[in-house]
Amino acid sequence: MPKIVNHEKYKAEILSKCVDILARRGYSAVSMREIATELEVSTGTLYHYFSTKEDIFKELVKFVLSKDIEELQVYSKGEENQSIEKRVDALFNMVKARESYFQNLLYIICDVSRLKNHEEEKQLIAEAMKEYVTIITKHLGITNPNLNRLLISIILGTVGQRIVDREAIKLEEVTEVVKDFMGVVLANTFTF
Amino acid sequence: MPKIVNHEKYKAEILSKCVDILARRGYSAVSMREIATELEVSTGTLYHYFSTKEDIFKELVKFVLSKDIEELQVYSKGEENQSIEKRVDALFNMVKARESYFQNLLYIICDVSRLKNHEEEKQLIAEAMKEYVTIITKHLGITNPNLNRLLISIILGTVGQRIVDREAIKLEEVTEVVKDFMGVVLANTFTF
Amino acid sequence: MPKIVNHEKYKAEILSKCVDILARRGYSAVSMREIATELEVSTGTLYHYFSTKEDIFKELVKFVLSKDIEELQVYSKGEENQSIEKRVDALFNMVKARESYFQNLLYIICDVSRLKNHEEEKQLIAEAMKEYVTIITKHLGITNPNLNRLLISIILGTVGQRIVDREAIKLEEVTEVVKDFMGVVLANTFTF
Amino acid sequence: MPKIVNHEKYKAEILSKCVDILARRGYSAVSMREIATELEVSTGTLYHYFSTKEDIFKELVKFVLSKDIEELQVYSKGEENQSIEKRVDALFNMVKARESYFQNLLYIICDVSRLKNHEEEKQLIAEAMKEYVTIITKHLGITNPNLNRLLISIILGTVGQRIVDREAIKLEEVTEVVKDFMGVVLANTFTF
DNA sequence: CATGAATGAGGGTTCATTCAT
DNA sequence: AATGAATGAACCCTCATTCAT
Repeated sequence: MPKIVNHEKYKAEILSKCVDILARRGYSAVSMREIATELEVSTGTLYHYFSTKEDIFKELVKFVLSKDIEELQVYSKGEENQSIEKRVDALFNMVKARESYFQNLLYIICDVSRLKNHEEEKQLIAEAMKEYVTIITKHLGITNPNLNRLLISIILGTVGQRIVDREAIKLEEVTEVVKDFMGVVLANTFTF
Repeated sequence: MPKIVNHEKYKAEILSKCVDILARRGYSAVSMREIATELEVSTGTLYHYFSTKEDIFKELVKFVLSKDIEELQVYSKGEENQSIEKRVDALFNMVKARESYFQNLLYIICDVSRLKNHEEEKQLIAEAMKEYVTIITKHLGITNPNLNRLLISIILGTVGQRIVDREAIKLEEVTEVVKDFMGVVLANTFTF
Repeated sequence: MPKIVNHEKYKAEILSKCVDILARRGYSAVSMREIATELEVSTGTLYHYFSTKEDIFKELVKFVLSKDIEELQVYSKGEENQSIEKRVDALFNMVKARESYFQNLLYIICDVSRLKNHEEEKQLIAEAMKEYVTIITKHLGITNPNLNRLLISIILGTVGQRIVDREAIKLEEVTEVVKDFMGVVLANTFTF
Repeated sequence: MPKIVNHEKYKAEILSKCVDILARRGYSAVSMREIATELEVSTGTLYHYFSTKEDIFKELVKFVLSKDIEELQVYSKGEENQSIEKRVDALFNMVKARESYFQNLLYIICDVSRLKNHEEEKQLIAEAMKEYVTIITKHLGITNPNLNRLLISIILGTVGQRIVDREAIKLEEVTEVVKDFMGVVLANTFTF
């Protein structure tokens, strides 16, 4: 009998621990030794679970995206009967609580687009983005996809700006502007 | 001192050629050899003009930001008397024409935030962002900084999404939504 | 002690399965994992029967040499009354049928001579070579050791050439030349 | 201007120094660090001249084979009018003087046949063998290719045996047997 | 007895950087 | 100023081996 380890479970555990370090240090800049040290395992163990560094990253992309969307779906429950302002509030509260996830998403987008043979991962991210649109659509009750895409732009662009300067733009202020904007949207009949 | 002039000029020329390769490949992933090869010079020559790889990147950040803002300032001239729709159009036409610049900006933000001892560069980017706000303010004639920050979010977030999927979101559609929104903004008295 | 019998039996079974892979891939190039995979056991099992990789190889050398000589002795029986031509034929038929064994022998000679602390194995091979001489002596009825050594040279050199080019030299042609030569040897009184 | 180095010449110098170490230690067993240390250069320098370890080996095979044949051709001159005994003597004196070359040849045959994608090198060795036949043919004045192939078998098989046991078989004794044999060959009309 | 998870030294290779020319 | 040869630390990855189960 081997050492009793749930291979898949432990692999998932390693993967989840990799998210932060890979986002923070960057795919190219981080070394396997560095990851191993941070995870308090040997490089050999890392390679026991993942065949290459790229493999870690590719599995990590899948993992992050699926986990994100799961959690987003959870958050969007039980808000159906609220006013649009409340729902925008809830959306941006979620963004605020999960700001690092969205920043990691940006980091991952940059890393993926610089990886060779990354078409599969680009595809995954593209699909995840579509999921985000679906979730926001359901959550806000606004069906215009362009508008929901724009909301994702606002979220990504804002967390992106906040990477370099946390004081420059506040999620609360963005929330207020968006709420006002949504009020206008609902009060008028726009082309969108 | 003609030699120094040539030195500085040639250095700037090298720098400008570095922007694409560094953005495309990433600071950590690209090697000095690769840069030298792409520039058709020797590594020795590279080191004649820049003391380290990090030095190239840091000077490049300054160079890109200053050049961007220069060009942005040029673009914003002669639009003062146009309608808000026209001015939003002009803004997004500029974004469209310079999409790769804004994508590089995102890449640079990611690279900078992963560089050790990057406070100076973060600061530079933060200042550049403020410049962008100023330019947009002047260009659109809208003084609310939150709103202008939001526009930058929209621009960055949109080009970010377009990195992974050019079909997912179109700058033209974003332009339309923003124009509608700006029309409402000017027709009403919002808190912002 | 039936368990010990099984242990030794299984060990011998493993060893016999190792011959091909070790000869084919080479001692240094093959890994314990590779051997284990090919044998459809775990590395742990391999280490249960052999203490080190070198140990496998050393035992394998003994195993191959003893098995070879056993089989050679079997073959040389019942040929005593044949003509010299028939006996040379029989010898080379055996070589032909066991060509891969002789090629493995060459491989093993190369591997052994590159192993550190290989004196014991060199010694074993040297003794096996002497056994070959004895067997050939008995088989052909020619007692000149130099001549029999020469026959071994011919066999080894021929299978060696055939490693790189199976068409370059045929065992049948070698057999004919050797038969003619042996006819002359018996018809004359040479110094050897 | 760069450091003045004749790239090709220095590369050839490195290569020639590699022959012994690679033959002695074996392709798989020797490390680039070990080669570099023995050559008193850095690993970086090794990779400046050769793109991979395999590249060194492949170039080395070409180098050894071409150099061998060059030298063999030199040796075979000026022997045309000698008796067959004298010419066999000269042949085996050459073999004796260059025994390590022939042993290396055996090592290289083993290494090449264990390398993946080694068809080109096998081909080169096969061609070199044919050259050896041609040279021996010219040198001994015996045109039967089977006989000359057999001589190569004798040479290779003898130096092969001598790898494990220098006392087991002496080149002088082999020379005598071959001389007698050649006398027989010339005195009779054999089928070969 | 048998497994395969775990280790970290060492494999081939690339890197930023230095420096003789 | 410009080159590219040279360096050796550090890269990703594999290895023989150990050991808990």
